[in-house]
Amino acid sequence: MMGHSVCCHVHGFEPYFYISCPPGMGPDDISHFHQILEARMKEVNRNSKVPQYVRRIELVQKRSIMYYQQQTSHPFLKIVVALPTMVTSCRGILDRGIQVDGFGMKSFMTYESNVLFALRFMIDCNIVGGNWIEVPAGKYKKTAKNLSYCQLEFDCLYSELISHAPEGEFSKMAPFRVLSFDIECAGRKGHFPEPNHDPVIQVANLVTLQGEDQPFIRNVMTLKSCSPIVGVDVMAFETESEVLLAWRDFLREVDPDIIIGYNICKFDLPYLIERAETLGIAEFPILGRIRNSRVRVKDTTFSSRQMGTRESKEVTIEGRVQFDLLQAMQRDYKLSSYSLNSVSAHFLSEQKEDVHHSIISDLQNGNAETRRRLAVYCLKDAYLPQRLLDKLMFIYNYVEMARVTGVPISFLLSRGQSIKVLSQLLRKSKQKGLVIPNVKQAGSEQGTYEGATVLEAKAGFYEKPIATLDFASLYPSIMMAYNLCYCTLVTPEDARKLNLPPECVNKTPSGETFVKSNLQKGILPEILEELITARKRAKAYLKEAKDPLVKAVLDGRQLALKISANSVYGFTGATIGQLPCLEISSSVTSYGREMIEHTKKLVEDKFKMLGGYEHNAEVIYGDTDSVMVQFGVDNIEAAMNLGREAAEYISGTFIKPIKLEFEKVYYPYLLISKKRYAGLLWTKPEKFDKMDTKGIETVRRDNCLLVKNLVTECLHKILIDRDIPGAVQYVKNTISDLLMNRMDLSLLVITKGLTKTGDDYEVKAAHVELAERMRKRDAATAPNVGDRVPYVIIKAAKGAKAYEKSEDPIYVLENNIPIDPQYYLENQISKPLLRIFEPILKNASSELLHGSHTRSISISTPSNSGIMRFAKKQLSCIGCKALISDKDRTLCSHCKGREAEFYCKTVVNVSEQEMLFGRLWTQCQECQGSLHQDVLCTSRDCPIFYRRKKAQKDMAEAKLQLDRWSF
DNA sequence: GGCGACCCCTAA
DNA sequence: TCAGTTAGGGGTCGCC
Repeated sequence: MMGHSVCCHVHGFEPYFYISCPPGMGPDDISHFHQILEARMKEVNRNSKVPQYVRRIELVQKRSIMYYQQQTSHPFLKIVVALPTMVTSCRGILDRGIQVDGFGMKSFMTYESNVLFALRFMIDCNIVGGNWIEVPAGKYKKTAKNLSYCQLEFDCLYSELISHAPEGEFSKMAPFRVLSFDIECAGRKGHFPEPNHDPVIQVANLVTLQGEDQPFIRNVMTLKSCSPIVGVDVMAFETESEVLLAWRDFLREVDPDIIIGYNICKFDLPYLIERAETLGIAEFPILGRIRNSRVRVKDTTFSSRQMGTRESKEVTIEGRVQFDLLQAMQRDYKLSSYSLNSVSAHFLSEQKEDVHHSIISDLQNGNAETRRRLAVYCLKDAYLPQRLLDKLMFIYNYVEMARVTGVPISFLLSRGQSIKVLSQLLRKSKQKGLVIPNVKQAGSEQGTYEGATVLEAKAGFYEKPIATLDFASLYPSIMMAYNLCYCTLVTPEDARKLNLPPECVNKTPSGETFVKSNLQKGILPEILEELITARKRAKAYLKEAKDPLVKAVLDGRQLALKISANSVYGFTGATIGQLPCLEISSSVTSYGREMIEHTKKLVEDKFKMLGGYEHNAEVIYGDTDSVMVQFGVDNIEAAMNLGREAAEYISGTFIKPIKLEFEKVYYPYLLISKKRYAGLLWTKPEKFDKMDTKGIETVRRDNCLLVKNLVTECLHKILIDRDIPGAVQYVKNTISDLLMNRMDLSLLVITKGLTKTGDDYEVKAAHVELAERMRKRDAATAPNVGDRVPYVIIKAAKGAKAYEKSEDPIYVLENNIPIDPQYYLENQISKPLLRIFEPILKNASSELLHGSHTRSISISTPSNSGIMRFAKKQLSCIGCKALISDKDRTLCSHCKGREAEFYCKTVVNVSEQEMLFGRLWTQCQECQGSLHQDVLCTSRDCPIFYRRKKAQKDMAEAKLQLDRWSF
C-alpha cells in the first residue's frame, strides 16, 4: 500500500470454453475430434502463426445451468485454445457444425464461450474489480527487461496470485493518483475545432491523491506566452509539438491510475491523438503503462432501451482507467442538461463560464494576458470534474460496484447492466460445477411477457391520510421465496416425465414449474440472498463507522448491493441478452400480480366496520409493489397505526422472505391518474417530511421551467399552505406575465432527448427538426444522438406545426426572434394546471384560463415573417401606447400636457434598466472570477445569461425611448 | 374531430 | 459484438 504502480506479468492462464460431450465419446474419439477441430481452426485462423491452435481437450464433469436435472453431472469437453481471440473462431466452427467420424455432421452447443478473457481470468482467480492482490515473497521474479513504465515490474504464475476479499484491512481503497485534465483548441471562425486543422493551444492538469481534498499538482501548458497564475505552474511553449510532448512527458511522470475529465473520451483524448497524427508526432500517443504501446482510438456506439443510442469513442490506454465524468453523469443521473456548466451548478452550486468556441481563438491571438484568461478558464474545466468526482463519491461508488459484481471498473462505464449480473452468475456457477450455455439470439418477436399490475387509480383530492404499504424488494424476494432460477426450472416435458411430487415443486401463476430448494437450491436466490445480507451488514457497519472514508466505502457498497439485487430480474427478462429466461421473469411478475391483488383484497376485507373497525378501508391506488389505503381515519397517527397493523397482518400470509412494510402516509394526497400523484409525505406524526410528487410535470425533464415552477408552486400552495385562492391568483399572475411578454426566456426552454439518428425518425418532431436545422447552420455544434436538445417555440404563421416553430434559444436571443406566448399557454401550461385544479375547483377551466388576465395583449417585437413584413413600423405614444403619427414623436393628443411626468418616467426607466443590467453583468463577472474583464459567457443553461441578455435589450429599448424626447 | 402510430419520459 | 424489464400518461402528427 505504498502507492507504487505495479506491472505483473501473469503466466500460465489459458483461454478456454466448454461443449457438452456427445454420448458415447471415449478418449480415442476425443483425440480424433481434437485433430479435426485443429484442422478446421488452421483454415479459419490462417493469419495467426501458432504451433497449435487447440492446445488440449479435457473431459470434465459439469452440468448445464439450464433446467432442473436429477443427475448432478454430465461429461463436458473443456476446449483450451492458444489465444483469447480463438475462443470466438472455435465457437463459430462448432456452432456451424463439423464432421466427426462415427457421429456425423454435428453442431455443438458451446458453454461460456462469450466470456471476455480478462473477466475469465478474474473469475477463475477469484479476483474482483478494485480489490487487492498479493503475490507472496518468493513466488515472483523480477522482470529482466522492463516492458512497462511501472515503478515495480515482475513475473509470476497465475496460480500464485492471492486475491483478498475486500474486507477489513483490504476494504481500504488504494491511494490512486487521479489526473484531471482539459484541453483548449483554437477553432477557425464559425467552425468547431477539428484536429486535422486546428491546434491544441492549452492543456490544464490537476493531480490528486484519492482520499485527499486538495490537488498536489496544478499546472497548465500553453502555446505562446501566458501571464502567471497564483498557485499554478504555467508552462509556455513556442510550438504546438512542444505543448503536446510536454503533456505526454508530464503524464508519464505523474503515472496516474485514473484519468478523468469532462467528455474526455469523446473529445479531449481523441483530439490529442488525432492532432498528434496530423502534426506527425509519432512518439506522442504512448500514454499507457506498457512500454512503446500506442493509444488506439475506435468509434463505438452503445445502445440500450435504458439509455438510448449513444455514440462515443473507445480509447485504449493500458494500465489507466479513464473515468469520463460526462458518461458517469449520464448513466447515474437524469438531468435536463449535461453540460459541465449545468451539472456543476446543480451539484456544486458553482457556475462556470461557457465561452463559445469562436471566442477562444481571439483570446489565443491576443497577448499573454488574454491567454492567461483562457488558461484560468481551462483550469476551471479541469477542476470541476475533480470536484464532481469528490462530491458525488464516484470513486467509492464505482469501486464498490466493481467489488460487489466482480467486473473491472472500466466495464461500469463502457458496458451495460447485464455484464454485472453475468459476472456474478459465472462466479457462482463455477463454485457449483455448473456451466452457462451460449444461447443463440432467438427471434426478436417472441420475447414479450406480462409485467406488473397497476391498480385502477381512484383519482381525486384526498383530505384524509392515505397509508402506503410496500413490499420490500419485491422481485428479489419473490425469486428467493419460490426458488426461481435457471437450474430449478422444470421443462413441461420433464414435469410429465419426472413425476415430481407436488410438495417438491412450485407451480407459478404463469404456469411454470420450479423445484423447491430441498431438491435443488437456485443460484439466483443464493446470489440475491448474499447481496441482501451483505447489504444489511454494510448498513450495520455504516451505522458504527466514524471515519468518513470508511463511511463512504460502506455507503457506496450498500448502494451497489441494492442496485445489483434489483437488476437480477431484469437480466432474466432481457431477450436480447446473455441468458434470457422468460419463464423466470414472467413467473416473477405473475407472483407479483397475485400478491398485489391479494393485498388489496385482504386490506378491504379485514379493515371494515363489520370487522370492528371504525371505517371501511379503501384501496385507492397501487402500482407493482405498493398499495395506497384510505383507512377512513382523520388523523395521521391513527392511519399510521392501522398501516402498521395491516402490514404485519398481511406479511404473515406470505412465504419468507416476502414482507409487506408500512413506511409512510400521504396527507393530503392528490391522485391524478396511474403513475401520477402528489402529496405531503409523513413518516412520523409530528411533521411532514416533504412534498412528494410522482410522474407529474415537476419531475419530468421535458417540461420547461415555466411549467415546472408553476406546477410546483401551485402544489405548494394547495398542499402545504392549503391556500387555493392563493394558488389561483398565482396562476393568473403567471399567465398575465407570460402574455405580457415578461417571461424570462430561460423559463421557456423545453428540452428533449435525441434518441436516434435523424433519418430513423418516422414522424416530424420539434426537437428533431431543430437539430436538423442546426446541423445545417453549424454541423459541429449541432446536437448528436444521445444529446438533449433545448428549444423554444417561436411565433409563426397561424396553423404552423410545432416542429416548424422550434428554435435554438441562443439563436432566438441573438436574432431577437419573438416567442409564441399563446403556444406556451395552450400547449404547455393549461392541461397540467387543469389536471391539478379540476379535482379541487369547480369551473377550473373558466376560472384559470379565461379570465381578464388572459386578455393582456403583448407588445412583442413584430415578426419578420408573414404579413408583418409589409407593415410599416409606427410609433406609439410613450404614455398610453396608442399609435401616433411621426410628427407627434412622443405623446398622443390625450397625453399631451403631461410631458414632465412621462419624461421623468422614461428617465427613471432607463436608470432602472441600467441598474438591473449592471447587477447581472457583475454577477457574471463574479462567476468568471474577474471584475475587470468583459463577460464572454454564453451558457444555454444559465438563467442569469438569459436575464442579462434580456436586460441588455430592455436597456437599449429604454434608451431609444429617451432619445425620442431630445430634439 | 376522432383515432392510431410514434415519441418521450417516468413508476416501479 | 453489444444492448436490464413492462406499464402507462401525455404530446404531436397525419390520416380518415
